[in-house]
Amino acid sequence: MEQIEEELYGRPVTVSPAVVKRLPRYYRYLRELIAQGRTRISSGELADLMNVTASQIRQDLNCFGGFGQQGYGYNVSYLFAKISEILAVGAGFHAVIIGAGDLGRALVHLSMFEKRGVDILAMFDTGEGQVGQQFAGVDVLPLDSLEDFCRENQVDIAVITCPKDQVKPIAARLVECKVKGLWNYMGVELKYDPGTIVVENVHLGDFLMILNYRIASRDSQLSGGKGEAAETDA
Amino acid sequence: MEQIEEELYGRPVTVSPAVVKRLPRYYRYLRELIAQGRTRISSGELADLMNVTASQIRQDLNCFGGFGQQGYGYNVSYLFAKISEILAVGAGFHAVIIGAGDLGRALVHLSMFEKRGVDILAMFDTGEGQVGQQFAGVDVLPLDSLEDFCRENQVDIAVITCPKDQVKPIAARLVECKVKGLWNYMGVELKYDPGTIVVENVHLGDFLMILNYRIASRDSQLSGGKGEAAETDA
DNA sequence: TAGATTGTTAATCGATTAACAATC
DNA sequence: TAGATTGTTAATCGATTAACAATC
Repeated sequence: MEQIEEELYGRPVTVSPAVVKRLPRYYRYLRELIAQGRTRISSGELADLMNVTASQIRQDLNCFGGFGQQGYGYNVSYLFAKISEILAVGAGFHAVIIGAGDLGRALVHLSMFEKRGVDILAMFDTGEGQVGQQFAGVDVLPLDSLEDFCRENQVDIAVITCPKDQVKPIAARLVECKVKGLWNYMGVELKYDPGTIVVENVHLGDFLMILNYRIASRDSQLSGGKGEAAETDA
Repeated sequence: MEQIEEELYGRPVTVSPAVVKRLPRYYRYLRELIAQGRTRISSGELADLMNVTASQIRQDLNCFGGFGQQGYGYNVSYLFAKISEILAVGAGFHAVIIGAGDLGRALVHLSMFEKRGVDILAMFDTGEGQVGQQFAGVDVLPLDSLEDFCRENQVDIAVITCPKDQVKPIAARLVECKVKGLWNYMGVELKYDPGTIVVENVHLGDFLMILNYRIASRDSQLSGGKGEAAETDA
């Protein structure tokens, strides 16, 4: 049943980036199905729901082993548990947010982190106005204390929302602190060897540009649309 | 020189999604090059800078026509102007933000919109506390007045940051208002026929999951990394 | 058992890279 | 002119889809 080419500590070594990018979407749809009380689903029905092919779903899932049963389909909770495990939802990662400005505060208030099993330990800022305050129950500490804090706490992820010109030096400090992953929002492209630290650069402005582009091309086509799917599941 | 298969009002009809997704990145790098005072660049040098192949750059740009010159390379400002035009930076689109909560406020404060030529006309909210306030110089109006406002103003883009359960009804209202594009942050997957309205769903939580996944696989591999590029340029 | 649906291999499609003739 | 570098075609690679035997 499990015909993975190579495996290391239960994880397949080679999963294509295209598949990895789709995993969170499976996670969301399965969570929703559970909320609706569904216990069983076939690749065909899930495919209809998600606007993809049944083939793709079966291929994707089989990168990680056989989660289904011939003639039956997939058990929704079991599959959800497996996907959650693959996405390390139960790993109990700890995060800090660098920057207690508008963006940092917005992120700390979103339920995103706790829903995905990531615990925000603290926010860091330099500003007089911010340090000492609390947002969504999280303390804002002085940036100076970052190294001490990382020595005393296991920090896995740092979310970077500080001003652009501080991104690179702070990233360097976080690497020193042996943080495992950076989630960078600040338009600068950080690059490190993935062996050292994993970096996820999110450029919100890029999405706006793509939306602009698509509106402009729709306007100019008006209306012989090619009927492309709306979802940009990046 | 311009050997585009099909063209409509100066815009190629078929540009692959893979290419479109890369355009904002070209935009960013070219802007940076201009800031540095560069006037000229070859596909080879730009490729080194951006960690892609020169072939890819030339292929991508040629989807829109020949912007370079043999033996010389590309004129940085000319290329930037062309990319900006393709991405409709000068189109003068007008946007509104639905929801004046943490996320809406964070977005209105980011320089993202004005940098890309998009003008935020107003924010909308239902809350007593928000309506009447101003953020980054933008007024918060009552959600009830949305239809009136859209009748009196050209609204091209609506950024959706309101609570999840209100996303679908509000989206339906925006479609009625003939808004051209929705930029939805709220974890619900909106889907409309692209002829009706263009939708860009951004699921911030998905990025966190992917980061989780990559940290977890790095941890389990420790350390025979496959040397994959860090950038996730969605 | 018969029907359903997976896991998996093979075929197709699209996107990336390499190569090179055109040309500045 | 010679050197450089594009535009563009052809080759390769990867990802998606189709098909079907295995099996619940």
